[in-house]
Amino acid sequence: MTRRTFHRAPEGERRQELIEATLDSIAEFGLKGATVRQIALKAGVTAGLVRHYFDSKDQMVADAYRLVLSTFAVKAIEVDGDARARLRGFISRNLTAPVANGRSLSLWASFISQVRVDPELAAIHREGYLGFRNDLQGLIADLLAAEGKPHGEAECRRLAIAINGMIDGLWLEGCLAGELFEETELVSIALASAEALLGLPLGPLEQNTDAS
Amino acid sequence: MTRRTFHRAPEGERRQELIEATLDSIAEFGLKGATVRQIALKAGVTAGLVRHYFDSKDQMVADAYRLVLSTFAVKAIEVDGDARARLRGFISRNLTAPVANGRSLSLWASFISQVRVDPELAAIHREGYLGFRNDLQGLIADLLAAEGKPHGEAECRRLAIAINGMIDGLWLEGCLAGELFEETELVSIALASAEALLGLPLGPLEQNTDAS
DNA sequence: GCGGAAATTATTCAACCGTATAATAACGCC
DNA sequence: GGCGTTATTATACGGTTGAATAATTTCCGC
Repeated sequence: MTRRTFHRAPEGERRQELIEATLDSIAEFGLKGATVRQIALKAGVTAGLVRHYFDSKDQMVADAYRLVLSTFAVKAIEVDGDARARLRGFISRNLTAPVANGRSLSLWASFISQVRVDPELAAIHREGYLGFRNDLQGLIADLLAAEGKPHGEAECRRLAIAINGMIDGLWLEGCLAGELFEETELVSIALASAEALLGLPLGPLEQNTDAS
Repeated sequence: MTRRTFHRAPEGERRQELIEATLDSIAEFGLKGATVRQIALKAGVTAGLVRHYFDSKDQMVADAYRLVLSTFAVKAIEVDGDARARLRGFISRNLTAPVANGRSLSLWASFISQVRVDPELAAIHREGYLGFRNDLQGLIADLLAAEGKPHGEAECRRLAIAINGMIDGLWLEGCLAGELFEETELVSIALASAEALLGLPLGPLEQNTDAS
Protein backbone atom coordinates (compact mmCIF):
# COMPACT_ATOMS: atom_id res chain seq x y z
CA MET A 1 0.00 0.00 0.00
CA THR A 2 2.91 2.29 -0.64
CA ARG A 3 2.44 5.51 -2.51
CA ARG A 4 4.08 5.82 -5.86
CA THR A 5 7.26 7.87 -5.84
CA PHE A 6 7.56 10.94 -8.07
CA HIS A 7 9.81 13.84 -8.77
CA ARG A 8 8.96 17.49 -8.65
CA ALA A 9 9.35 19.04 -12.04
CA PRO A 10 11.39 22.25 -12.30
CA GLU A 11 9.75 25.63 -12.75
CA GLY A 12 7.14 25.64 -15.49
CA GLU A 13 8.38 22.45 -17.07
CA ARG A 14 5.51 20.24 -16.04
CA ARG A 15 3.00 22.63 -17.49
CA GLN A 16 4.75 22.42 -20.84
CA GLU A 17 4.86 18.63 -20.61
CA LEU A 18 1.14 18.50 -19.98
CA ILE A 19 0.42 20.66 -23.02
CA GLU A 20 2.64 18.47 -25.19
CA ALA A 21 0.94 15.36 -23.85
CA THR A 22 -2.42 16.94 -24.64
CA LEU A 23 -1.40 17.48 -28.26
CA ASP A 24 0.06 13.99 -28.54
CA SER A 25 -3.15 12.52 -27.19
CA ILE A 26 -5.35 14.54 -29.51
CA ALA A 27 -3.22 13.59 -32.51
CA GLU A 28 -3.27 9.95 -31.53
CA PHE A 29 -6.77 9.43 -30.15
CA GLY A 30 -8.78 12.44 -31.29
CA LEU A 31 -10.48 14.96 -29.05
CA LYS A 32 -12.84 12.32 -27.73
CA GLY A 33 -9.99 10.05 -26.75
CA ALA A 34 -7.88 12.80 -25.22
CA THR A 35 -9.24 12.36 -21.70
CA VAL A 36 -7.60 13.82 -18.66
CA ARG A 37 -6.56 10.35 -17.58
CA GLN A 38 -5.07 9.55 -20.99
CA ILE A 39 -3.18 12.82 -21.12
CA ALA A 40 -1.85 12.34 -17.60
CA LEU A 41 -0.73 8.81 -18.49
CA LYS A 42 1.22 10.16 -21.46
CA ALA A 43 2.78 12.84 -19.31
CA GLY A 44 3.70 10.28 -16.67
CA VAL A 45 1.67 11.86 -13.90
CA THR A 46 -1.73 11.27 -12.36
CA ALA A 47 -4.96 12.86 -13.49
CA GLY A 48 -5.47 15.07 -10.49
CA LEU A 49 -2.37 17.05 -11.28
CA VAL A 50 -3.95 18.64 -14.32
CA ARG A 51 -6.04 20.88 -12.15
CA HIS A 52 -3.02 21.96 -10.23
CA TYR A 53 -1.68 23.61 -13.35
CA PHE A 54 -4.86 24.53 -15.23
CA ASP A 55 -8.23 25.87 -14.16
CA SER A 56 -9.89 23.12 -16.16
CA LYS A 57 -9.22 20.58 -18.85
CA ASP A 58 -10.81 22.94 -21.37
CA GLN A 59 -8.30 25.62 -20.53
CA MET A 60 -5.43 23.21 -21.00
CA VAL A 61 -6.82 22.28 -24.41
CA ALA A 62 -7.15 25.95 -25.30
CA ASP A 63 -3.52 26.55 -24.34
CA ALA A 64 -2.56 23.57 -26.46
CA TYR A 65 -4.36 25.13 -29.44
CA ARG A 66 -2.39 28.34 -28.93
CA LEU A 67 0.80 26.32 -29.15
CA VAL A 68 -0.31 24.63 -32.36
CA LEU A 69 -1.16 27.91 -34.04
CA SER A 70 2.13 29.44 -32.99
CA THR A 71 4.05 26.62 -34.69
CA PHE A 72 1.85 26.94 -37.78
CA ALA A 73 2.19 30.67 -38.13
CA VAL A 74 5.29 31.00 -40.22
CA LYS A 75 5.19 34.72 -40.12
CA ALA A 76 6.24 36.56 -43.24
CA ILE A 77 8.42 38.68 -41.07
CA GLU A 78 10.48 35.69 -40.02
CA VAL A 79 11.84 35.25 -43.54
CA ASP A 80 14.83 37.30 -44.63
CA GLY A 81 16.06 38.61 -47.94
CA ASP A 82 14.58 40.49 -50.86
CA ALA A 83 10.93 40.27 -51.92
CA ARG A 84 11.45 37.21 -54.06
CA ALA A 85 13.41 35.32 -51.46
CA ARG A 86 10.86 36.14 -48.81
CA LEU A 87 7.96 34.83 -50.87
CA ARG A 88 9.95 31.71 -51.70
CA GLY A 89 10.76 31.17 -48.04
CA PHE A 90 7.16 31.77 -46.99
CA ILE A 91 5.87 29.16 -49.43
CA SER A 92 8.63 26.70 -48.71
CA ARG A 93 8.37 26.80 -44.95
CA ASN A 94 4.62 26.38 -45.00
CA LEU A 95 4.91 23.21 -47.06
CA THR A 96 7.59 21.36 -45.14
CA ALA A 97 7.81 19.92 -41.64
CA PRO A 98 6.96 20.78 -38.96
CA VAL A 99 4.08 22.65 -40.53
CA ALA A 100 3.20 19.94 -43.03
CA ASN A 101 2.84 16.41 -41.72
CA GLY A 102 0.13 13.99 -40.70
CA ARG A 103 0.23 14.95 -37.06
CA SER A 104 -0.31 18.60 -37.90
CA LEU A 105 -3.33 17.75 -39.99
CA SER A 106 -4.84 15.63 -37.21
CA LEU A 107 -4.36 18.42 -34.73
CA TRP A 108 -5.64 21.04 -37.13
CA ALA A 109 -8.74 19.04 -38.00
CA SER A 110 -9.49 18.28 -34.37
CA PHE A 111 -9.40 21.92 -33.39
CA ILE A 112 -11.17 23.20 -36.49
CA SER A 113 -14.02 20.83 -35.79
CA GLN A 114 -14.42 22.44 -32.38
CA VAL A 115 -14.02 26.07 -33.38
CA ARG A 116 -17.71 26.46 -34.15
CA VAL A 117 -18.65 24.85 -30.87
CA ASP A 118 -16.33 26.43 -28.34
CA PRO A 119 -16.30 30.24 -28.18
CA GLU A 120 -12.90 30.31 -26.46
CA LEU A 121 -11.34 28.22 -29.22
CA ALA A 122 -13.05 30.44 -31.77
CA ALA A 123 -11.39 33.51 -30.29
CA ILE A 124 -7.97 31.84 -30.34
CA HIS A 125 -8.62 30.72 -33.90
CA ARG A 126 -9.56 34.19 -35.13
CA GLU A 127 -6.50 35.69 -33.52
CA GLY A 128 -4.21 33.09 -35.02
CA TYR A 129 -5.53 33.15 -38.56
CA LEU A 130 -5.94 36.88 -38.85
CA GLY A 131 -3.04 38.22 -40.79
CA PHE A 132 -1.87 35.07 -42.49
CA ARG A 133 -3.28 36.11 -45.84
CA ASN A 134 -2.49 39.75 -45.12
CA ASP A 135 1.15 38.76 -44.69
CA LEU A 136 1.04 36.97 -48.02
CA GLN A 137 -0.71 39.88 -49.72
CA GLY A 138 2.00 42.21 -48.42
CA LEU A 139 4.71 39.92 -49.76
CA ILE A 140 3.02 39.86 -53.15
CA ALA A 141 2.60 43.62 -53.30
CA ASP A 142 6.26 44.08 -52.37
CA LEU A 143 7.37 41.62 -55.01
CA LEU A 144 5.26 43.19 -57.77
CA ALA A 145 6.57 46.61 -56.85
CA ALA A 146 10.18 45.41 -56.78
CA GLU A 147 9.75 43.84 -60.21
CA GLY A 148 8.34 47.05 -61.60
CA LYS A 149 4.89 45.53 -62.04
CA PRO A 150 2.86 47.19 -59.29
CA HIS A 151 -0.84 46.40 -59.11
CA GLY A 152 -3.83 47.77 -57.28
CA GLU A 153 -5.02 46.34 -54.01
CA ALA A 154 -7.91 44.46 -55.59
CA GLU A 155 -5.58 42.56 -57.90
CA CYS A 156 -3.14 41.84 -55.08
CA ARG A 157 -6.02 40.54 -53.04
CA ARG A 158 -7.10 38.17 -55.80
CA LEU A 159 -3.55 36.91 -56.18
CA ALA A 160 -3.19 36.47 -52.44
CA ILE A 161 -6.42 34.51 -52.25
CA ALA A 162 -5.37 32.26 -55.11
CA ILE A 163 -1.84 31.66 -53.87
CA ASN A 164 -2.95 31.26 -50.29
CA GLY A 165 -5.52 28.74 -51.46
CA MET A 166 -2.88 26.87 -53.35
CA ILE A 167 -0.56 26.79 -50.33
CA ASP A 168 -3.36 25.57 -48.08
CA GLY A 169 -4.45 22.97 -50.59
CA LEU A 170 -0.96 21.64 -51.21
CA TRP A 171 -0.42 21.61 -47.46
CA LEU A 172 -3.53 19.48 -47.20
CA GLU A 173 -2.39 17.13 -49.94
CA GLY A 174 1.01 16.83 -48.36
CA CYS A 175 -0.47 16.05 -44.95
CA LEU A 176 -3.05 13.60 -46.25
CA ALA A 177 -0.72 11.69 -48.52
CA GLY A 178 2.78 12.93 -47.88
CA GLU A 179 4.28 9.58 -48.77
CA LEU A 180 3.09 10.00 -52.35
CA PHE A 181 5.31 13.01 -52.93
CA GLU A 182 9.02 13.49 -53.23
CA GLU A 183 10.66 15.53 -50.53
CA THR A 184 10.60 18.85 -52.36
CA GLU A 185 7.97 18.03 -54.99
CA LEU A 186 5.17 19.97 -53.39
CA VAL A 187 7.36 22.99 -52.78
CA SER A 188 8.57 23.10 -56.35
CA ILE A 189 5.01 22.68 -57.66
CA ALA A 190 3.92 25.51 -55.42
CA LEU A 191 6.73 27.77 -56.56
CA ALA A 192 6.14 27.01 -60.23
CA SER A 193 2.41 27.59 -59.79
CA ALA A 194 2.99 30.85 -57.98
CA GLU A 195 5.18 31.92 -60.89
CA ALA A 196 2.41 31.09 -63.33
CA LEU A 197 -0.17 32.94 -61.27
CA LEU A 198 2.03 35.98 -60.79
CA GLY A 199 3.53 35.94 -64.28
CA LEU A 200 6.93 36.33 -62.63
CA PRO A 201 9.95 34.10 -62.15
CA LEU A 202 10.70 33.28 -58.52
CA GLY A 203 14.05 31.64 -59.07
CA PRO A 204 15.34 28.23 -58.05
CA LEU A 205 14.15 26.24 -55.07
CA GLU A 206 15.71 27.70 -51.97
CA GLN A 207 17.90 25.40 -49.96
CA ASN A 208 17.22 25.37 -46.28
CA THR A 209 20.18 27.19 -44.77
CA ASP A 210 18.76 27.59 -41.30
CA ALA A 211 21.35 27.39 -38.59
CA SER A 212 18.73 26.09 -36.20
CA MET B 1 -47.43 9.52 -16.27
CA THR B 2 -48.91 8.92 -19.69
CA ARG B 3 -46.57 7.73 -22.36
CA ARG B 4 -45.76 10.17 -25.07
CA THR B 5 -47.57 9.44 -28.31
CA PHE B 6 -45.53 8.68 -31.38
CA HIS B 7 -46.03 7.89 -34.99
CA ARG B 8 -44.54 5.10 -36.99
CA ALA B 9 -42.14 6.36 -39.55
CA PRO B 10 -42.60 5.03 -43.07
CA GLU B 11 -40.23 2.43 -44.43
CA GLY B 12 -36.59 3.49 -44.19
CA GLU B 13 -37.41 7.10 -43.54
CA ARG B 14 -36.58 7.06 -39.86
CA ARG B 15 -33.17 5.65 -40.59
CA GLN B 16 -32.43 8.49 -42.97
CA GLU B 17 -33.69 11.00 -40.41
CA LEU B 18 -31.37 9.59 -37.79
CA ILE B 19 -28.37 9.87 -40.10
CA GLU B 20 -29.25 13.46 -40.94
CA ALA B 21 -29.68 14.22 -37.25
CA THR B 22 -26.29 12.66 -36.62
CA LEU B 23 -24.65 14.97 -39.15
CA ASP B 24 -26.50 17.99 -37.82
CA SER B 25 -25.36 17.16 -34.30
CA ILE B 26 -21.74 16.64 -35.33
CA ALA B 27 -21.73 19.92 -37.25
CA GLU B 28 -23.30 21.77 -34.36
CA PHE B 29 -21.68 20.17 -31.32
CA GLY B 30 -18.69 18.26 -32.65
CA LEU B 31 -18.10 14.55 -32.36
CA LYS B 32 -17.85 14.79 -28.60
CA GLY B 33 -21.21 16.56 -28.34
CA ALA B 34 -22.97 14.29 -30.81
CA THR B 35 -24.31 11.89 -28.21
CA VAL B 36 -27.05 9.40 -28.87
CA ARG B 37 -29.36 11.46 -26.69
CA GLN B 38 -28.58 14.66 -28.57
CA ILE B 39 -29.04 13.00 -31.93
CA ALA B 40 -32.31 11.40 -30.87
CA LEU B 41 -33.54 14.75 -29.57
CA LYS B 42 -32.79 16.35 -32.92
CA ALA B 43 -34.54 13.55 -34.74
CA GLY B 44 -37.55 13.81 -32.41
CA VAL B 45 -37.30 10.30 -31.04
CA THR B 46 -35.91 8.75 -27.90
CA ALA B 47 -32.40 7.45 -27.51
CA GLY B 48 -33.23 3.80 -27.34
CA LEU B 49 -34.52 3.89 -30.89
CA VAL B 50 -31.03 4.22 -32.31
CA ARG B 51 -30.21 0.68 -31.45
CA HIS B 52 -33.30 -0.48 -33.23
CA TYR B 53 -31.96 0.83 -36.53
CA PHE B 54 -28.21 0.52 -36.01
CA ASP B 55 -26.00 -2.04 -34.32
CA SER B 56 -24.36 0.75 -32.37
CA LYS B 57 -23.79 4.45 -32.34
CA ASP B 58 -20.44 3.94 -34.05
CA GLN B 59 -22.10 2.24 -36.95
CA MET B 60 -24.57 5.08 -37.32
CA VAL B 61 -21.68 7.54 -37.38
CA ALA B 62 -19.91 5.47 -40.01
CA ASP B 63 -23.02 5.48 -42.18
CA ALA B 64 -23.22 9.22 -41.72
CA TYR B 65 -19.65 9.57 -42.96
CA ARG B 66 -20.56 7.60 -46.07
CA LEU B 67 -23.32 10.09 -46.75
CA VAL B 68 -20.97 13.05 -46.33
CA LEU B 69 -18.43 11.62 -48.73
CA SER B 70 -21.09 10.89 -51.30
CA THR B 71 -22.22 14.52 -51.29
CA PHE B 72 -18.61 15.71 -51.50
CA ALA B 73 -17.61 13.51 -54.37
CA VAL B 74 -18.56 15.58 -57.37
CA LYS B 75 -17.46 13.00 -59.83
CA ALA B 76 -15.90 14.25 -63.02
CA ILE B 77 -18.17 11.90 -64.86
CA GLU B 78 -21.24 13.75 -63.61
CA VAL B 79 -20.31 16.84 -65.61
CA ASP B 80 -21.36 17.07 -69.24
CA GLY B 81 -19.99 18.83 -72.29
CA ASP B 82 -16.60 19.14 -73.96
CA ALA B 83 -13.30 19.00 -72.12
CA ARG B 84 -13.30 22.70 -71.25
CA ALA B 85 -16.86 22.71 -69.99
CA ARG B 86 -16.23 19.60 -67.92
CA LEU B 87 -13.21 21.11 -66.20
CA ARG B 88 -15.12 24.34 -65.58
CA GLY B 89 -18.04 22.42 -64.14
CA PHE B 90 -15.77 20.28 -61.97
CA ILE B 91 -14.12 23.35 -60.46
CA SER B 92 -17.33 25.28 -60.09
CA ARG B 93 -19.31 22.55 -58.40
CA ASN B 94 -16.55 21.85 -55.92
CA LEU B 95 -16.47 25.47 -54.82
CA THR B 96 -20.17 26.15 -54.32
CA ALA B 97 -22.79 24.79 -51.97
CA PRO B 98 -23.47 22.14 -50.89
CA VAL B 99 -19.83 21.14 -51.15
CA ALA B 100 -18.46 24.44 -49.87
CA ASN B 101 -19.93 25.84 -46.69
CA GLY B 102 -19.14 26.02 -43.01
CA ARG B 103 -21.18 22.98 -42.14
CA SER B 104 -19.31 20.88 -44.68
CA LEU B 105 -15.99 21.95 -43.22
CA SER B 106 -17.06 21.11 -39.70
CA LEU B 107 -18.21 17.69 -40.77
CA TRP B 108 -15.11 17.10 -42.86
CA ALA B 109 -12.79 18.15 -40.06
CA SER B 110 -14.63 16.05 -37.50
CA PHE B 111 -14.31 12.93 -39.58
CA ILE B 112 -10.75 13.60 -40.76
CA SER B 113 -9.67 13.96 -37.16
CA GLN B 114 -11.05 10.50 -36.47
CA VAL B 115 -9.79 8.74 -39.57
CA ARG B 116 -6.43 7.98 -37.98
CA VAL B 117 -8.12 6.66 -34.87
CA ASP B 118 -11.00 4.57 -36.14
CA PRO B 119 -10.14 1.76 -38.58
CA GLU B 120 -13.72 1.55 -39.87
CA LEU B 121 -13.77 5.25 -40.71
CA ALA B 122 -10.34 4.88 -42.29
CA ALA B 123 -11.69 2.23 -44.64
CA ILE B 124 -14.64 4.40 -45.63
CA HIS B 125 -12.29 7.32 -46.10
CA ARG B 126 -9.92 5.46 -48.39
CA GLU B 127 -12.80 4.28 -50.52
CA GLY B 128 -14.26 7.75 -50.85
CA TYR B 129 -11.13 9.76 -51.58
CA LEU B 130 -9.49 7.49 -54.09
CA GLY B 131 -9.91 8.84 -57.55
CA PHE B 132 -10.61 12.50 -56.92
CA ARG B 133 -7.27 13.68 -58.26
CA ASN B 134 -7.24 10.97 -60.88
CA ASP B 135 -10.51 12.34 -62.21
CA LEU B 136 -9.01 15.80 -62.36
CA GLN B 137 -5.86 14.52 -64.04
CA GLY B 138 -8.02 12.83 -66.67
CA LEU B 139 -9.93 16.03 -67.30
CA ILE B 140 -6.69 17.95 -67.71
CA ALA B 141 -5.20 15.42 -70.09
CA ASP B 142 -8.39 15.48 -72.18
CA LEU B 143 -8.38 19.26 -72.28
CA LEU B 144 -4.72 19.53 -73.30
CA ALA B 145 -5.28 16.96 -76.00
CA ALA B 146 -8.40 18.72 -77.27
CA GLU B 147 -6.53 22.00 -77.42
CA GLY B 148 -3.73 20.45 -79.39
CA LYS B 149 -1.28 20.79 -76.51
CA PRO B 150 -0.86 17.22 -75.28
CA HIS B 151 1.61 16.61 -72.47
CA GLY B 152 3.21 13.60 -70.88
CA GLU B 153 1.79 11.95 -67.80
CA ALA B 154 4.35 13.51 -65.48
CA GLU B 155 3.40 17.01 -66.54
CA CYS B 156 -0.31 16.23 -66.28
CA ARG B 157 0.30 14.89 -62.80
CA ARG B 158 2.05 18.08 -61.75
CA LEU B 159 -0.77 20.18 -63.13
CA ALA B 160 -3.37 17.98 -61.44
CA ILE B 161 -1.60 18.28 -58.09
CA ALA B 162 -1.37 22.04 -58.39
CA ILE B 163 -4.95 22.59 -59.54
CA ASN B 164 -6.31 20.07 -57.08
CA GLY B 165 -4.41 21.83 -54.34
CA MET B 166 -5.82 25.14 -55.42
CA ILE B 167 -9.37 23.77 -55.46
CA ASP B 168 -8.92 22.25 -52.01
CA GLY B 169 -7.39 25.41 -50.65
CA LEU B 170 -10.04 27.71 -52.06
CA TRP B 171 -12.67 25.31 -50.76
CA LEU B 172 -11.06 25.68 -47.35
CA GLU B 173 -10.99 29.45 -47.59
CA GLY B 174 -14.58 29.53 -48.70
CA CYS B 175 -15.69 27.29 -45.86
CA LEU B 176 -13.67 29.09 -43.20
CA ALA B 177 -14.62 32.58 -44.22
CA GLY B 178 -17.29 32.33 -46.87
CA GLU B 179 -18.84 35.61 -45.81
CA LEU B 180 -15.70 37.41 -46.96
CA PHE B 181 -16.22 36.42 -50.57
CA GLU B 182 -18.72 37.33 -53.20
CA GLU B 183 -21.00 34.56 -54.44
CA THR B 184 -18.90 33.59 -57.45
CA GLU B 185 -15.62 35.20 -56.46
CA LEU B 186 -13.86 32.01 -55.45
CA VAL B 187 -15.02 30.21 -58.55
CA SER B 188 -13.77 32.92 -60.86
CA ILE B 189 -10.45 33.11 -59.03
CA ALA B 190 -10.13 29.36 -59.37
CA LEU B 191 -10.95 29.43 -63.07
CA ALA B 192 -8.55 32.29 -63.77
CA SER B 193 -5.82 30.55 -61.79
CA ALA B 194 -6.41 27.29 -63.60
CA GLU B 195 -6.06 29.19 -66.87
CA ALA B 196 -2.77 30.64 -65.70
CA LEU B 197 -1.49 27.26 -64.57
CA LEU B 198 -2.57 25.52 -67.76
CA GLY B 199 -1.67 28.35 -70.08
CA LEU B 200 -5.10 27.91 -71.66
CA PRO B 201 -8.32 29.93 -71.69
CA LEU B 202 -11.22 28.18 -70.02
CA GLY B 203 -13.92 30.56 -71.11
CA PRO B 204 -16.49 32.52 -69.12
CA LEU B 205 -17.91 31.48 -65.78
CA GLU B 206 -20.46 28.79 -66.37
CA GLN B 207 -23.98 29.50 -65.23
CA ASN B 208 -25.58 26.77 -63.26
CA THR B 209 -28.11 25.24 -65.60
CA ASP B 210 -28.83 22.14 -63.59
CA ALA B 211 -32.35 20.91 -63.88
CA SER B 212 -32.04 19.31 -60.46
C1' DG C 1 28.59 27.90 6.36
C1' DC C 2 26.07 23.51 8.04
C1' DG C 3 22.71 19.99 9.82
C1' DG C 4 18.38 19.27 10.71
C1' DA C 5 13.52 20.82 11.94
C1' DA C 6 9.65 23.24 10.08
C1' DA C 7 7.06 25.14 6.36
C1' DT C 8 5.78 24.82 1.68
C1' DT C 9 3.83 22.87 -2.25
C1' DA C 10 3.84 19.47 -6.02
C1' DT C 11 1.88 15.17 -6.53
C1' DT C 12 -0.82 11.05 -5.56
C1' DC C 13 -4.97 8.79 -4.39
C1' DA C 14 -9.68 7.46 -3.79
C1' DA C 15 -14.05 8.85 -4.11
C1' DC C 16 -17.87 11.83 -6.16
C1' DC C 17 -21.31 13.15 -9.34
C1' DG C 18 -22.90 13.63 -13.82
C1' DT C 19 -23.66 11.65 -18.11
C1' DA C 20 -22.54 8.33 -21.84
C1' DT C 21 -23.79 3.91 -24.29
C1' DA C 22 -25.82 -0.47 -24.20
C1' DA C 23 -29.29 -3.52 -22.86
C1' DT C 24 -33.85 -4.75 -21.63
C1' DA C 25 -38.64 -4.31 -20.20
C1' DA C 26 -43.04 -2.09 -21.00
C1' DC C 27 -46.23 -0.18 -24.03
C1' DG C 28 -49.38 1.04 -27.95
C1' DC C 29 -50.36 1.38 -32.87
C1' DC C 30 -51.27 -1.21 -36.97
C1' DG D 1 -50.60 -10.31 -31.74
C1' DG D 2 -46.41 -8.52 -33.69
C1' DC D 3 -43.50 -4.97 -34.30
C1' DG D 4 -41.94 -0.14 -33.76
C1' DT D 5 -41.21 2.89 -30.12
C1' DT D 6 -40.62 4.48 -25.49
C1' DA D 7 -39.14 4.11 -20.67
C1' DT D 8 -36.10 2.17 -17.48
C1' DT D 9 -32.10 0.14 -15.86
C1' DA D 10 -27.14 -1.36 -15.81
C1' DT D 11 -22.59 -0.43 -16.32
C1' DA D 12 -18.79 2.32 -17.46
C1' DC D 13 -16.22 6.33 -17.89
C1' DG D 14 -15.71 11.44 -17.87
C1' DG D 15 -13.87 15.68 -15.12
C1' DT D 16 -13.36 17.30 -10.64
C1' DT D 17 -12.39 17.38 -5.67
C1' DG D 18 -10.04 17.40 -1.18
C1' DA D 19 -7.35 15.00 2.01
C1' DA D 20 -2.99 12.50 2.57
C1' DT D 21 1.78 12.40 1.55
C1' DA D 22 6.37 12.86 -0.61
C1' DA D 23 9.82 16.12 -2.35
C1' DT D 24 11.84 20.46 -1.92
C1' DT D 25 12.87 24.94 0.18
C1' DT D 26 13.32 27.89 4.08
C1' DC D 27 14.69 28.85 8.42
C1' DC D 28 17.36 28.67 12.60
C1' DG D 29 20.69 27.45 16.20
C1' DC D 30 25.23 26.51 16.24
